[in-house]
Amino acid sequence: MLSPDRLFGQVAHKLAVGIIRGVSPAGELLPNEADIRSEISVSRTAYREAVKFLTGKGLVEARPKSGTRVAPRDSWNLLDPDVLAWHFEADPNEKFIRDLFELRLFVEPSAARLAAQRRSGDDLARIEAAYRGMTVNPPYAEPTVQADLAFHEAIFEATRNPPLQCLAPAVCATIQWSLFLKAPDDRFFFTASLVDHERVLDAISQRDGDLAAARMSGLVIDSLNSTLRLLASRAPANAS
Amino acid sequence: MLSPDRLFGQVAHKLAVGIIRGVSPAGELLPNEADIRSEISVSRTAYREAVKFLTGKGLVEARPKSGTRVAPRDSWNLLDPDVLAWHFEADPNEKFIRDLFELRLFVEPSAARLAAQRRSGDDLARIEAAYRGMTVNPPYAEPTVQADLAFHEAIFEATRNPPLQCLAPAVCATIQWSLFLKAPDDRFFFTASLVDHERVLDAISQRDGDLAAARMSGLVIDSLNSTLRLLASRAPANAS
DNA sequence: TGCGTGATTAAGTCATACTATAAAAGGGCA
DNA sequence: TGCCCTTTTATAGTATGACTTAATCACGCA
Repeated sequence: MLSPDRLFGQVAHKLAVGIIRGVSPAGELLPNEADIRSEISVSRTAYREAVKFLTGKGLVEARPKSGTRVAPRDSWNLLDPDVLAWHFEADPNEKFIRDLFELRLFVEPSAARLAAQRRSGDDLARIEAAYRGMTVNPPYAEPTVQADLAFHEAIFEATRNPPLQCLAPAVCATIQWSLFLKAPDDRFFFTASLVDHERVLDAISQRDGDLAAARMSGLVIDSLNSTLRLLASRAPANAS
Repeated sequence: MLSPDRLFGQVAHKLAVGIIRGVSPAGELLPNEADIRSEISVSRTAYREAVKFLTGKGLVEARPKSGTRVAPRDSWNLLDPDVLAWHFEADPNEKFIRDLFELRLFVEPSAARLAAQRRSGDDLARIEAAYRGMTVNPPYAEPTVQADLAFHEAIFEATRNPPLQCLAPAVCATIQWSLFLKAPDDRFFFTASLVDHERVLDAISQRDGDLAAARMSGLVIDSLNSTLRLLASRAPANAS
């Protein structure tokens, strides 16, 4: 992820959150260089490096004379870990969460299938260790969340498919978000989720690809439902 | 994509290709700033902006004193359009193509299903126009390739799921690569592919999600098989 | 032998000057 | 009057040199 201590990183962060929030007008222009710099009083170098960093993620595009523009949203790298983190911070809207869950639902079962077919002993050990990490720590505590993320990430690693593994950050971000929303006293869901995880682990351990995929589907759907329930209880109405 | 004319872009391109080729040692260090700059005689500014650009894509990570390192491969943004393009140029190995096709096989049928369910009239018109573009131009000609890419991209757009749409570049890159490999006289496959596309279009037009998914699966599998055949005929042996 | 401290070195930051480019304004020609 | 070409001008791009910050390593002290 991004080193948060470097100055250019702070500038990039600030700009990015603004862009994602839609402060800088949605599809087009961006306040000019000098103005922004004077606002946050930072050298030109730092500002420009921040812009280049964001350019690399597709958030902005700069052209001489015409200025630095906010790129159209569909050229943003929404699967980039930093971009996802910035979204968390800026714009936690329900549609985005649903979209991410939809993606999970397409990808993660297939990933689990591959993991079941291709896993090494080490892979299995890592997945199992993560699962145990979820059981020995209190529900929704930080180590538990980390173990949950590690569980899913380890499955992606076991697929031995690097491009596919690039989706792991998106999945993890989704999980992190949904866990963050949950009330810490939602014990019922936690237990159910634990069972879901154990069943996936079991299928992968048996090298049963189809079973792993099916169980992972179940896990994702359960997680989606409970997250939607929480969202509904927070901000009622306008359910599509 | 990346403006290729700017100096920092050229530097970034050069560095990236080297990194992907594995010239700069795989997991760790990278020649220091001054050395590289003297080699290609470019100002510090341009070099540093190039590095920041690559940092945004996860290819490198720089820390004071310890130097700028090539990031471990699993933090690379392999789904980024630029990174994919650089891979084409640097390292067209079979494993990577297979991995990308695998990803397509997981994602594109689901995308086709959503597209069938959610498409607007405009969406359908765009997909249909792209299909016609494939029929009226000569096989494997540039306009035909562009139409093919537009076909798949339009389907992703019709899903109305931005994170999912981020996978479109990866799919397009895969297609572009496989079409590039094909001998221009491979008429048989082209006709078959055209039929596959037409069937997908038809299913989406009917709003039949399951059918669209199934037919898209068929399309991807056909494309994969023909691509693997070509790869085998080019560089025999070591098939896993 | 072990640990803290300072020297070393590479990246990070700043300030300033100059260049290149593209968009818009202005002037000349048909 | 209308169009094209040139000039202006604003903005990002590039260059350079000085200075700051922060890891790493080695030295020296306990």
